[in-house]
Amino acid sequence: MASEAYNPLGVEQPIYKRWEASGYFNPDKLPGKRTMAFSISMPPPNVTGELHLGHAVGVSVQDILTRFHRMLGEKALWVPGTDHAGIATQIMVERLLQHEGISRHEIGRETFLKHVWAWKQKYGTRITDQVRALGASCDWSREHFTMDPNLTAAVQKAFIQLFNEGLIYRGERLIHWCPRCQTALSDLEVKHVEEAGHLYYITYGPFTVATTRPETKVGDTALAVHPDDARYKKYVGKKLTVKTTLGDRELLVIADKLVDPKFGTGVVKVTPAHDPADWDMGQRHKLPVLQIIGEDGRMTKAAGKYSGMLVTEARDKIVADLQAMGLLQKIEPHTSNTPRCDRCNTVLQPLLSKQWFMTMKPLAKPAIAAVKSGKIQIIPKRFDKVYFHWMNNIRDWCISRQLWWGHQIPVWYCRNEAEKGCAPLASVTEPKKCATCKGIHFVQDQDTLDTWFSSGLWTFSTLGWPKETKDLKTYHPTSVMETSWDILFFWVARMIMFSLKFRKEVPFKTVYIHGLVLDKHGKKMSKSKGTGIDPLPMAEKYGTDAIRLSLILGTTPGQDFRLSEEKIAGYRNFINKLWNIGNFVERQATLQKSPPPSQGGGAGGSRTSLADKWIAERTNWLIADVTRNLKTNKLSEAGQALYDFVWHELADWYVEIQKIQPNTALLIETYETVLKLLHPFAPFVTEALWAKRHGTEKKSMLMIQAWPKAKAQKNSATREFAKLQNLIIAVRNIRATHKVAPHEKLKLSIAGTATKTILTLKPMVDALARVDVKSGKASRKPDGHEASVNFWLELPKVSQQHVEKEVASLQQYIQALERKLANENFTTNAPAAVVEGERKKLAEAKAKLQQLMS
RNA sequence: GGGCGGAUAGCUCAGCUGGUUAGAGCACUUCGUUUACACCGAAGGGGUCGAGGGUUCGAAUCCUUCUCCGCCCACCA
Repeated sequence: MASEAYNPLGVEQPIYKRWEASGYFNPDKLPGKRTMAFSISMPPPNVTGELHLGHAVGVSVQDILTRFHRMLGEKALWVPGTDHAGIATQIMVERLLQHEGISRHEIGRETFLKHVWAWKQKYGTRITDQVRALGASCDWSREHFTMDPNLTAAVQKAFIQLFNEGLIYRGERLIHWCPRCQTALSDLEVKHVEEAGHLYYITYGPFTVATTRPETKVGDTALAVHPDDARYKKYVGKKLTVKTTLGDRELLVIADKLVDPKFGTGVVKVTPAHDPADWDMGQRHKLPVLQIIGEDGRMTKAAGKYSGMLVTEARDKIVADLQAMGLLQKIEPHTSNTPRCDRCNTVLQPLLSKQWFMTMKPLAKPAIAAVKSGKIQIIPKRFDKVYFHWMNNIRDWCISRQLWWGHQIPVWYCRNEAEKGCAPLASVTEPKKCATCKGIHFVQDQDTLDTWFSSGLWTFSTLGWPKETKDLKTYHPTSVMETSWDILFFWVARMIMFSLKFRKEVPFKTVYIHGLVLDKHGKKMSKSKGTGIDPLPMAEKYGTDAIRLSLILGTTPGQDFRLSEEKIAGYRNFINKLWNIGNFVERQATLQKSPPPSQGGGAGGSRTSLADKWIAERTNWLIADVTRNLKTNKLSEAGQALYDFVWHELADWYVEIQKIQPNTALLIETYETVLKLLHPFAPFVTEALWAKRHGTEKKSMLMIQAWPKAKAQKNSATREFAKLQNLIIAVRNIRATHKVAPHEKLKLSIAGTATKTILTLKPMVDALARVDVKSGKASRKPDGHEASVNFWLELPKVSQQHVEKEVASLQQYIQALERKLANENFTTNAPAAVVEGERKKLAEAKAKLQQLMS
């Protein structure tokens, strides 16, 4: 009777419910005495939409590790949560409202935030449901959201401390400004995109200046040359009057090493308000700053007749004006890096703005040391270099955002600030009295913090900080941080700095970096581009276990990989294989309980054969291998070993042997060990199969079973058994090439040192190779030699006839080819490649014939 | 401009600190329904491990140069 294939639908959800109801996701409720703690902080997914396969990789890795350590008998804690994701979420909600023709400015901050909270409610749940569907065994009783009251308290505490220590300061600087998002951004939120543009050569008094942004010309306050440039030395320090499209203007000529004499003409126009490099020069030479582009991306009043125009419009107009005035010499094509908003892709404007910054160098120093000393280990190691490079060149972090969605900056300004220059105060609530003017009226800073500020506290804020909770003591530093390399700086680096600052300890001991899941074309999956794949439909089709295996097996940490549906289907097949082994085992178990007469007394035969010793050795080896690899975070190799064992040893050999020489007790033992070892990888199917053996009682669930232990052993049976396997394979090979009917039993004679071993398993060899094996040499030379044994097969007459037939047809084929090649017409006129091909065919045919004749 | 990664069977990729005939899955060829499984079984074909040079008894693995892809960082107007 045929068994049904494994159908994950309807199996997975009830199992997840059982796990969750058991309370075992919470380490406090795990049975047994547990001393060692193992903890993972889940990188909180943004509440901006849906989970994609990239998240699924992370969840799979973390779940494998958590389940493994739980079964090892540790207090395994995996803390889940979601991230408010400031700017990303605000954009989504703005777009949503835009469809209804509403702008956030119309409805005001309070109402807008209500909309965002509603969004968060909807998508936050959706995402946690998706995490559940992936089988994540995280402790939902400890779930957090970055804007929960206690996490907000942590943010405020951290900010105020840094503020009071002088590490957070307010400054007017050139920052990246997104005209669409209407906010400042940090350096990391800028993507430099190489774009084709033009290089404009403009007459500037006695000079010619090359620029890519002629529109900033009206904001120029100086001209710069290299100090050693002989061509221009005489002008340095002089004020020149130059003709511009806004009339004559006086510009100072400065000398600065930043100028590359080889680029363009070696003269640079300096626009301190709208170019980072020019800003630095402006600071060095105390140049006036003329802001000619506003926060809305349009030209300001200072831009005279261009005021109100978009930057691109102003560029065209100024170029036209320059041309009309005869000041434009030439335009060359030129590619340069355009800064664009990481979130909305709008072209950014470098802008002078008053923002809050965090001093990073003092925080970076211990963070560098932590990785250098090995207190934090990054997997793969090569990311150390990237980390160090960024940390060593770290710049101050612009942490204020002109957004509504996020943690409002806990800074208060005295009403008299403008008149009396009162210093701002950092406080959760409105301060009682101004330190400078003793005034009592304050207004809170309207800006919010960069979303990564709160994420930076994540490992300890979710465990209760700033309170010294028991969780914090037990589970911090966490064991592993699992993430992808694209947020190494955004997040991982900042967590390390914050944890060392506020906790004086590292936030995690290991950073496990997974690769990005790429689409079919090898491109990064992206939610905003719509190339993200929703794992759920895939999981419904193939099962969550198959998805998880396809994301882990055959991948390497830090290495991006493509995912195809075929790969998922392949692992679905594997899961089904396991399912069917389960069917077989259950059947054998039933037979053992009530052995049918035909089976004699041997149905559950307990005699230990070489095959039994072999599978026991292999299982023991597997336990050791999987355990070692999981402990060293080599998930792919652990999983691969399991895959190979289950399919190619347990199923292909041991299960087949059971049909001849059963040892049901050992079969069950092996099978159950496999279920345990495979459980972290494929939790659903293994739990379902386990339930068939042990019921659905909470206490007997697979997820809390003890991890198998390996014993020290010699692999003697494995080596002996290999001889037998090789013999069987060799015989099958000969049968196949001689086209012996599958059912036809052949006589097999063997001789050699392994003969004895093989004969002890005579019934097995007979059945698996379809032969009648006996010891004894034949007079002719052996048909083959395999691992210390010569063997002779007596091929039946039919197959001899078959060979004769084949020989005859081959001979005809060879004759035909030879005739063709003897034909001069063919060899001279046909393409050389074709002739060559025919020659090759002939050689092959001859070789085959020779093989058959011998 | 600096740095990183990839290049292994037709395709997608494993291959740990150098060690016997370089692996897997899919695809392909032939055969097959016997006490689980056709989401299956058996047997097989297919690779000068990107190219050159070097170290070594021995290199896919270590060193070096080069080529082609991909990525990250960076104030070249």
